[in-house]
Parts: sequence; structure tokens; C-alpha cells
Amino acid sequence: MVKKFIDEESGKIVEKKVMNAITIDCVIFGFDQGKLEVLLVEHGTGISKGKWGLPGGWIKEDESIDRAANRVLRELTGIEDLYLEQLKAFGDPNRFPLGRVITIGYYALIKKADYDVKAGFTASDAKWYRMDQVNDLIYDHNEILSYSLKHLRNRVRQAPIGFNLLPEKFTLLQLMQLYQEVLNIELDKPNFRRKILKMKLLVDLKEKEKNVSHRAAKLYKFDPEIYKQLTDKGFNFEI
Amino acid sequence: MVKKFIDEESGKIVEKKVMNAITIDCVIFGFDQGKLEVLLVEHGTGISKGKWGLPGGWIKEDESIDRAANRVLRELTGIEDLYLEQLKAFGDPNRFPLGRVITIGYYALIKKADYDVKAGFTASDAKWYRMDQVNDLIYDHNEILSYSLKHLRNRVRQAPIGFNLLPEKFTLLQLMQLYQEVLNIELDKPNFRRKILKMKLLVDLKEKEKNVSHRAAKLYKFDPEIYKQLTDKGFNFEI
DNA sequence: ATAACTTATAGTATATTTGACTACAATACT
DNA sequence: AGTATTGTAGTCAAATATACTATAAGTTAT
Repeated sequence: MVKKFIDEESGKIVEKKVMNAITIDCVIFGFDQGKLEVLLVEHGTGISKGKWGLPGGWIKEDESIDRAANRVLRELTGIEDLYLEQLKAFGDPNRFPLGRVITIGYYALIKKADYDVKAGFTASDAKWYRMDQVNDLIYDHNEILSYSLKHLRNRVRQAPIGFNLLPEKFTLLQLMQLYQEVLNIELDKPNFRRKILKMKLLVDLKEKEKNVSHRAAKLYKFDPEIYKQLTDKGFNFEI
Repeated sequence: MVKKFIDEESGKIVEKKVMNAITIDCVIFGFDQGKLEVLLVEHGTGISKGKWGLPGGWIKEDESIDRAANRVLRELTGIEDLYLEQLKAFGDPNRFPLGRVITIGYYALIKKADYDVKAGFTASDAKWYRMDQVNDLIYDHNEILSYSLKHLRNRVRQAPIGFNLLPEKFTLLQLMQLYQEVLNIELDKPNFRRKILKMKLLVDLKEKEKNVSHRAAKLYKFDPEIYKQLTDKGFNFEI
């Protein structure tokens, strides 16, 4: 791919083999009924028609990459007003079959119930996939996804970001299942409860679940204010 | 900047306003006599002639971005064989005066004494600057630099990047003293030794110090490969 | 109403890790 | 040979984590 570009030295447009195309790819994690899921789209047109991959697309000339990420996600899946965090740029020369394309990965964790997913633009379908049901994705999207998951697992141990995946009011079991699912480990109920409560991070809402077919559990909420106060004192969140 | 690129849908080369140029910029931190410094280069040609900035340059068509980062750094400053970590992509549409250029930031922390700095390629000079003596840099390089510094301060507690400040082969006492200095704490020799060895992060080189006026200590090296394997498994570095 | 079942929560006993400390081994210098 | 310096092994008690048991509090079926 010979490209035209502005040479920094002369200020003129020259042709050289140093240009690259750039895309955005979004990894959106959701949590539902104790399972971690990821949002994928089916390509409706082009060389990847009928295949599934992460929601992604080209960056426009006049938009920042953060804005591009939000736009791409909105166009393909209908999801908007989301805080997308930049993950990493992926730039293997052969990651894209038709030429050199570098992609910048973004990721976010959301509560599925808060967002309506609707396929749009070049996406013929958009669906949540449970992590264990993700098959072959286009290009290097499996690699991007597994990198994201690794990143998520590291971050979720270091900061209580996982709370974003739960409803406002949640039980300790829900929280525990979240960690089990994200970290892919088994936890012990009594021990988990003791550990998390000792952090003094949760607010006891003095409420209980309703309409459940078993003993109702206490409801808690995560209070970002308390978390901020704790971190200011040198608190170390570690699950 | 109208660019040619391969359209994903048709597979043909078309002209559109969605192309971007990509560069690499490297933030190299050095530590010397208790002071943090950063490596800057003076542009010898082009529109920024005579101005200082981070070592950076274009990514070539056939190289990965990691390799590009190492090449750019080598060409401009003579520094090679360095583990550069990807930081973040910066993509404000107006960050570069002559058109849309996205840059991917890389950073590293090195021991100054281990590397010879020699300006090359388009750089007319390359020098270490103490952080408090950095003035106006080209483009958005001040922003990139301050982002890097913030990142570095967070990361030094979470990941073993401090190892880069030691010689390749080091003793456990050297390592301990480094942490004592950086974290401003006192550590217990036997306990530190036990803790760090249990991480299985160090390679025992089966060698000893030489020409020391005391019992020679075993030499170890830090192996980034091992560290990578461990983090993949959910390893948590915490000193 | 009561037995069976599910989930929440309390408690306990054992293993593992940590922190403070002691002892001693190895080497070089005087 | 004696002394100084640093490396390395080990001990012991306290703290913490882990595995497990027991029981309480609801729901549902009979």
C-alpha cells in the first residue's frame, strides 16, 4: 500500500510506504444472570459478510479517537453515552487481510439491562455472546478480546470496577458470582462475605430481596464516595 | 487530507476522508542521582527544525508498532534493546499542524548509565532533561509527557518496572535498596528475600559478584518473559 | 401444617503467610 | 588471625486465608 502523506521535513505531499489505515474496535462486556458476556456484531456487507466480530470501524478525519469509538459503537449497536476506556493499539502488519491497518481497542463494562442493543449501519446483527460461546471472530478480534479479558481481570482485582456490572442494589452472592465469573475461579461464600465486608466498602441498605423463592438476602450498594475516602487514606482493594 | 485506502465492503481502493497517518512517540525516563529525567531530541530538519520533542517517527508499512517504536528510538537516539511498553494512542484531530496524525505513545524507564545517547537520523541533538527543566515541546508532546509521568507513578507500585533501573545482573540487596529508596520504607533482608523469590520472577544466574570486599552475593536477572507468563495467569505483583 | 428444599449467615479448625528477630556463613581488608 | 561487611538460613508468634460445618430464614410441595 503506497500512500500519499505529508512529509514532516519538507512539508510537501510525497508517496511513501509509511502510511497506515486506522480503525477502532470496541470490547463491551456485560453481565447477566451470573454470566459474563461480550457484545458482537455480524457484518452485513463486505468481505466479512456473515461473519462476527467486535464492533469496529474507521476513524474519520476530523474526530478524536475517543469520539470515533463512541460513534462506531453507536452506529453499529445503538449503544451510546458510555465511558469507553482506551485499551491498546494492535498493529501486526498482517492482522488485516487487505493491507496494513492498525486498530485501537476500547473497552467498557456495562449493565446489560441499562442498554438496548440494535444492529445498524453495516451490521446486520448485534448480539450478546457468553464468553464461553465466542467462536472464531474476524481478523485478530479473538486476540483483542482475550487481551481485554486479561486486562479486565487485572483491573477488577485492583479497583472495584466490577461493581458497574451489577444493579444498584445487589446481594453479596451476586457480587461473589460476578467475581467468580470474571476471574474464572470458585469462591467460598462465608469467606468472601467476611473479606468484602471487612473492607467497609459496601453500604448496608437495611433492605432485603423480594419475590425470591428462598430466604431473602440483604441488599447492599457500592458507594463511590466511601471508596474515594478509603483510597485517599491508602486503601488497597484486593479481592 | 484525502487518502486512498482499501474499502472493507468492496475490497477496492477508494478515496475517502477517513485515512490517518500514524507515528510513534517514545517517552524514555531515566533515573540519575535521585532525579527523574526524560530523553528529548532536537529536530534537525523540517518544520520543527531547532525545536525539541519526544523521539518519534512514522511507522513503516511492514513493521509492527512495537518494532517501529524500537527502530524510531534507535535511529534518533542510538538507544536499543529496550523494553518499550505501549502507553496510549493520542488522536486529537488538531494535535499535528499539517494534518491528521495519530500517534502511539511508548514509554520505558531506564538506568541512564547503561545507555549511550547519540543523536542520529533527523535529530540534530539528543539530551536528558530533568523533569522540572522541560519547556515547550513540539505538538502535544507536553501532554504526552505529563500523561506518561502520571502513568509511571501509578505503575511503579503495581508492576515490576523498577527492575529496569538496576543493572542486568543484580543482587537481592540491590533490589531491596532500590525499593527502599523508591518507596521510602525500611525492609527486612530475610523477609524481602523470601517474598521476592517466592514470586518466581527472578532468574538465578548461578553467578556471584566479583571484586567485592565482602561475601559475594548471588546474581539474579529479571525475566520479562516470565513476568508475562505470570501476569497471563493472573499474577499480582505487590511489593 | 409440616417436611423438604434453597439460600443466607455464623462459627470453627487448620493451613499458610507475614513480620520481627537470631544466628551464622562467606569473603576481603588490616 | 582478627575484624568488618554482606549474604543466607532458620525460628517463632501473630495475622490471615482457606476449607469446612452448622444453623437460620425463608419458599414450595404435600
